[in-house]
Amino acid sequence: MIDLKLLQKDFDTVAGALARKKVSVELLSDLKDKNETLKIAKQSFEAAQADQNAMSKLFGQYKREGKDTAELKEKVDANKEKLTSLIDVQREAEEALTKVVMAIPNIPDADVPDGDDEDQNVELKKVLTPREFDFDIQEHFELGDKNGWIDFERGVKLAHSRFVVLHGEGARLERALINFMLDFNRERGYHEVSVPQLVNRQALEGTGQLPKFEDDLYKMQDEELYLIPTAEVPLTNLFQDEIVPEDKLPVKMTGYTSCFRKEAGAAGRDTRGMIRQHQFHKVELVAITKPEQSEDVFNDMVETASGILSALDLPHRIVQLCTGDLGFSAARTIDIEVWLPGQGKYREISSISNTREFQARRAKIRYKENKKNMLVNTLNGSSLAVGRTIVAIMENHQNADGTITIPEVLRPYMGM
RNA sequence: GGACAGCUGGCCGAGUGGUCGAAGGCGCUCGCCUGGAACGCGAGUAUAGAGCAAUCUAUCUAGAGUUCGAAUCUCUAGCUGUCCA
Repeated sequence: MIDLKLLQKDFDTVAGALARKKVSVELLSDLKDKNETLKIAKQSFEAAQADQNAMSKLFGQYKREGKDTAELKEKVDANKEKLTSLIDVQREAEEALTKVVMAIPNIPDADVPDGDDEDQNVELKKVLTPREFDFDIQEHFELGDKNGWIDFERGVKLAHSRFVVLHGEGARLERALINFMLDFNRERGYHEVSVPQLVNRQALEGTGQLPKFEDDLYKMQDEELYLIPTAEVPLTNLFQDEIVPEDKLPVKMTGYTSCFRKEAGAAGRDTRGMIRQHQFHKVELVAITKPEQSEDVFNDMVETASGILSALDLPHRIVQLCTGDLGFSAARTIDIEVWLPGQGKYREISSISNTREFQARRAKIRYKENKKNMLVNTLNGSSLAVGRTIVAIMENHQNADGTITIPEVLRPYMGM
């Protein structure tokens, strides 16, 4: 959530910054009006409530003194009616404001490059050089088929399209990767956490998936519970509505979960293979920091994710997202894209974001500094998407005979 | 699954429907005492929001209700304990 006080105080700055995210000035000025309306509504309600409280107190005093309360009762009843209408006005103003403000994206950092879409993202650096193949390379789905690792048909049979089944060494590779990644992160100071994979509405609002992106979430039929689209949601919301002791910051966490996405806007994209699945596995990094710590932790998260790819001997590049490609909650995002020889392209395998105070304000995550409550910064990043890592390993480490060489670091995890 | 009991500030714990944001204790902070400490003594010590401020509003697990007025009464949910299946 953007800072309404700042909007009130310095409208032009906020409007200017959000123009880069294509948020119209009209919408923001409407929001400002709504905020003022709510403020006034609150003030009149609170004044009436104060009257009510005072009269009630007096009422008690009259009773004790044995005075007649009939006249006072009339006044108090009249005020009560006023009170109920005022609370309605306030509630309406509140709803109107919430509806608008919850759908406004975060303000990008000043140094985030302008751009309309991913084509204007900026490559920061490449790590490792893609290998030269002296044979005809295959895409992962061909290799998956040949090695009996990936079973697309039965994924469809069990659920529907964009679901797969892994077999044998393929399944073990998945498990090995999860363990390897968690250990890697833990050794770099990230506390391992295991969290629920169903969460309530409040959690999703806290991190910004709701109310705007309901269409991309799987929802339970009988309960107000959703399958998580990323572990960022439960991990970040662990601290929802809490004041984190200052000396605990930064909190650095890692966790493995399945992730579930309807991929509503992705019809027709990556239909072949297991690049884009409705259910996929991901090891996540989440950090809660003081504002002045978040830059360092952000960089550490990028290095951690990149370090995993290097350890797996997978060429990749680090890309800074432009304003147009930035997610709803992010102030800045760096994507890590892994080289897929089969596609001849770099493809996203990790996305690391600093949301600054955006999620903290929504989820009410604070810390105390000099007896004042301050909003934390929240950060999240994948380290990594497991399915895409399997794809990358298969394609990059394939051999002429169609077999796949398992990276050295994974072998102990595979019992090899 | 059923029955009962409970849920109060950082923690423990008291609380007859009005004078209760809440006694008392512990802890913590500051001061006195001391060569320094312990002990002792004194003062302070919840959170959020609005306001320049005085102050006001809300919060005793959560939500709804009764009432002029709810920590206290009613209902619903959650959690914790104990007992029974």
